[in-house]
Parts: sequence; C-alpha cells; structure tokens
Amino acid sequence: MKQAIARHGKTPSRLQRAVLGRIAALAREDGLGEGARLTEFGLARRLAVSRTPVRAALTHLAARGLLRPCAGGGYELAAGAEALATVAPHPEPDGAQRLTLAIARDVRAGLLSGTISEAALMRRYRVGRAVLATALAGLAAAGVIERRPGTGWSILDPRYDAPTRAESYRFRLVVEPAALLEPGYRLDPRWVGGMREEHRAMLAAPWRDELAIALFEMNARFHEGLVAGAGNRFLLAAVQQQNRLRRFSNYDWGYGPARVVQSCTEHLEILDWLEQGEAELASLLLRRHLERAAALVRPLA
Amino acid sequence: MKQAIARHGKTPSRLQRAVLGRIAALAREDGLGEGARLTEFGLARRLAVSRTPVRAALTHLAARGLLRPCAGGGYELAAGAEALATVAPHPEPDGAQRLTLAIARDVRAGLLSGTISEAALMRRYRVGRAVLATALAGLAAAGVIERRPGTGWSILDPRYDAPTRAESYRFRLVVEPAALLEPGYRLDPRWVGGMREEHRAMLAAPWRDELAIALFEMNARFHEGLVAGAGNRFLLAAVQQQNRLRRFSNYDWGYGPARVVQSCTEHLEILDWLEQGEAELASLLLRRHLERAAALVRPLA
DNA sequence: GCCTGTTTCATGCGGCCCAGAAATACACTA
DNA sequence: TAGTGTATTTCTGGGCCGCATGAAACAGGC
Repeated sequence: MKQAIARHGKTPSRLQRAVLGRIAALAREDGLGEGARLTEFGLARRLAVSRTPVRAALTHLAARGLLRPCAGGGYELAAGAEALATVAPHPEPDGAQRLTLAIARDVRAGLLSGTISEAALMRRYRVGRAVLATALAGLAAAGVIERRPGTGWSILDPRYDAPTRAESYRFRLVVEPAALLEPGYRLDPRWVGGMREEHRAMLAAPWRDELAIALFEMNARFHEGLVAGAGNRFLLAAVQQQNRLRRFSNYDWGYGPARVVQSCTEHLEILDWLEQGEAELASLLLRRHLERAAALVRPLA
Repeated sequence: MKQAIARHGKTPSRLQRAVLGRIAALAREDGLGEGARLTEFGLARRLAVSRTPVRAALTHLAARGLLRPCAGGGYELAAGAEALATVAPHPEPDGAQRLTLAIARDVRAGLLSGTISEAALMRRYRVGRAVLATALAGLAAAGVIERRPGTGWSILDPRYDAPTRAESYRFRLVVEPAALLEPGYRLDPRWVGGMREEHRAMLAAPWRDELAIALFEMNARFHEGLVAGAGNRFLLAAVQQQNRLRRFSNYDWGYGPARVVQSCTEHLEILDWLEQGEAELASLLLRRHLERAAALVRPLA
C-alpha cells in the first residue's frame, strides 16, 4: 500500500473530514442501526467522490472503534448512527477562514491599522501567499480592508462600524421580509421541525457565554432557511453573504439571556404563522424582529 | 537609469495604465488647457502612489506626443485635456476578467460541459494558476460553474438559464424599487444630468448592433446609480453583482430598436419623477419597468 | 519648500517544482 | 453487477525563487 491514508494520529485532509461528516449525516438520515453495512463503493457513488477518501474515512472510523470489519469485506456499524456524529460535530474552519477571522479580530482590536503590505501580513500570521490572498479578498469584499493602488492594503477605520451595521440591517429589512412573500414560497416541514427543536434546546439551556457562537450559527441558519423557502438563489446568496459579514464582527453575543429568550420566541412565532400559511403576517413579524435587533445598542464589553 | 520604465513598445503595467487614465481624468476635471504643467511630484501626491509609475506614464505620454518637456523639468500639455482621454478611453479588462468572459462564452456555446480539472483549464486557456483561480471564483459566484468535492469543477447546465434569469429579475424586483424608498434617498444632480445626456444620445443614434455593449453598460450604470442614491453599500453591491452576472450572458441586445426606445424613455421618466421628489411613483415605475423586461422573450439568435 | 535625477530596497507577481492526495485503471472475487 | 485490493496517473495545495516594478531615500538645483 503505497498511498498514505489516514496515517496514525495524523489529521485527515479536508476532503476526508468532509466525507467523514457526510457519512455520519447519511447514516442518520437513513436511520442505520448497529450492524448496518457500509461499503466503499456505495458511499463513493453517493457522495460523488472517488473511493480513496472514502476508504480513508472508513479506516479512520474503524480505528476509533465505531466500525468493525465485516465478513467478506466492507464494514458494519459497531453502534448506532448517533455515535458517528461525535466524530465530526463541527467541520473545522478552513485555514483561510481562520486567517480571515484572525485578521478581522485584530483590526477590530486596533492591533492593525494604517497600511500594511502583504509580505508583512505573511510574516505576521505565518501563512503562505495563497491563503492570504483568499483571506484578503474576503475581507475586502466585507469592507474591512481595501487595496491601495500600487502596493499594500489600507485598513479601514473600524470606527465606521456603526453605519455599516445600520446599512446591513436596512438591507436585510428589504430582502428578508420580501422573500416570504415570493410566489411559490414553501418551507420544508422537516427543516421547520429541526429548527423548532434547536430553538427549544437553546431556550432550555441555561445561558453561558460559550453558547454565543452556537447561538449565532443557529440564528444564521434560521434566517438563511427562511429565505431559502423562496427558491431564489440570489435572495439566498444575499442573506448568506450578510451572515458571513456579520460573522466577522458579531461573533459574540453581548445582550444577555433575556434577549436570547425574546429572539428565540420571535423566531418560533414566525415559524408558526408560516406553517399556517399566513405569509404576510410572518413577513411583518420578521420585519419587526429585524427592526428590534437593529435598534439594540450593544453594551460595552 | 537602471529601472526599466515604459520600454519602447512594451505595454505598461497595470498600475501604469491606471495612472495614465487617472491623469487624463484629472486633467479634464481641472480643465487644463495647452501649456498646463504636470509634475511628477504633484501627480504622485494627488494619486497617492510613488513617483515611479507616474514618471512611466508621463514618459509614455511624451513619447506619444501628447506632452512636451517643459523648461526646468516636468512636462506641459501639448494639446487640450481631451487629447489625453484618447490614450486610455476604456481601461482594458484585466487578464482574469478576460478569462472569465472567455470561459463563460465557451460554456454558453457548449464547448465546455461536464466536469473539468483546473489543470486542463490551465492548458486550454494558457494561463497561470493565479488568474485561473480568480476567474473560477468569479464564475462560481455567478453560478456558471461549481466546485466539486475533491477535485475539479462541474460546468452547470446552461439549459437552466431561463429559471436563473427569472430569479434574477425577481431579486431585482425586490431590491431596486425598495432602494428608492429608503430614508435619506438622494441623487446627485450632476449624475442625473449626465445620465439624461447619455440616454438622449442613445435615442438619437440610429441603431446598430455594435451599440449593444454600450447600451448594456449604460443600462447597468443607470440601475447602479439609481440604487446608489440610497447610500447603502449592500444594496449597491447587490445590483453591481447582478450586473456582473448579466454581463456573462446578456451582452448582446436581441430585441431591436423599438425596445431600445421604450427602455430609454422609461428610464428618463423615472429620473423625472425622482427629481420632483415623487419617490413612490418612481419606485412603482421602476417595478413596472423591470417586470416588462422580465416578460420579454428573447428571439432566437 | 517644491521639484527632478539616481540609487537602493522591498514588494508582489508569475512560473516552477514537489509531495501528498484524489481519481482512475486493472485484476480479481462473490 | 457490486464489490475489494493494488498500481498508476493526474491533480492540487503550498513552498520557493527570480525578476520587473513600485516605494523610499539621498543628492542636488531652483
């Protein structure tokens, strides 16, 4: 076996991690129980990848004891499908994404300001040119930095963040409520069910600051899913872009538990009305929900 | 002089071309006439670049006879500012942009389909990896192609172009009329005047197919400028992105001169009402304008 | 101070190359 | 046919290097 696959203790490659997660998702969707058989070939076909990364993922799972070799080749589940989910609960962010967040954080903290060259950034963050380039492109699209003519980048003044925030909310006020009123709007009931579940869990859990990221991501998924119901890729892309943007600045929740309860309750209410076909009412509630969020003043950290 | 600057017959660098264009724009804005003096130092300061690219641009202009050396150093205009504009009327598209358009064209022509690897694209178009990467990123954002898990790219079926077009118009129907109603909406009167001028010129010119690109770009600028009045960068970015998208597929006008007249007339009408402060009426007219455009069926080429 | 001529240094772009990994082809089995 | 095991080919991400070019510093004139 010349090909190095999931060498002991080494972190699997990006694709291998993705396959890992998708296998777990597949097993849960299909409701596989202990003893169900998983084959390289079948998985490779369903996931539209070659057998190589699938095999790596399977040997990885086997090494962790979640699968056991099957008579006649292949593997079978050593436990229920839920056990698989523990392997890759959160797909780790990409190197470029991490760098993007790191730079955004430093800009907001005032550690970076004025102008800086790419070479200096490469030295500072110990990264290669490729990742730096994609990170800078993302930050430029987000308006955090700006390319200077000639050489280098200017770091835009984060003092102007408040207007940006206001514009973001005005934009979302235009797009999101309108999406609910599009002809042919329709939500997947399973998605609604899953969302309800998540919101109830969030409401039930006592608030801890560590939940901030999870809360943010749940919110992002809620708004994306809501707009996705319109079946319009541009509306959806607009919301996704807003979420990506907000991730740079807003990753921490600063409003305390009371606001969590109110936000979740409003979300659930919107879902209720949508399921009853009251799109106009839901759209209005969504508008109010966004207006309230826009009006919040962030307490000082 | 060790530094190679504007070597004879060689194409100047990207920055040098940009500086060239900005010098011409500056001369026109300042209303410089023959004999006006241009200095390296002053231009470098105003353009926020170093003297090196400025000098390259100046020697380039001098070589073309548009400038003549001035007593005591520096240069002076050999003719009016208008002559300078002939040098860089259209900033040539970037290599990545050219590649993007080329790939989009081939996809639409059916020359590319199925899946293809980056390496194959590099061979086919004779480009390096850097430009290819940015071009692919743009095409992916436009929904022309899609990254496959693992390696390679899938070329999305352009047969599905009609739904994409419909979604694009639905999106613009949401965003553009709403922009006119934003609080604080305000148009620059000079922009309005310039737009009127352009539209009148387009109406006056007898239709030729060669005007298609100019018409498209005028349309794009009109819609962008209209939305820019809202002072919201996200609304503006959304419209710009739509225009970029449409540039991939729609660069030819296929509806004949009658439609040109109608479209231009509607544009002018919208401007009229906006100048009279009738934002709601203008917004409604814009909505109708977009609906009519969406309903057009493109005649077979 | 404002400007040019010249030199020097840093930057960024592009190509080249390589190791690891994904895709693919082949042999073979149930 | 659906599948595994193995070998081979191809691809991609990342680092490295060289060169044209932009930035900056110095010298000197007005």
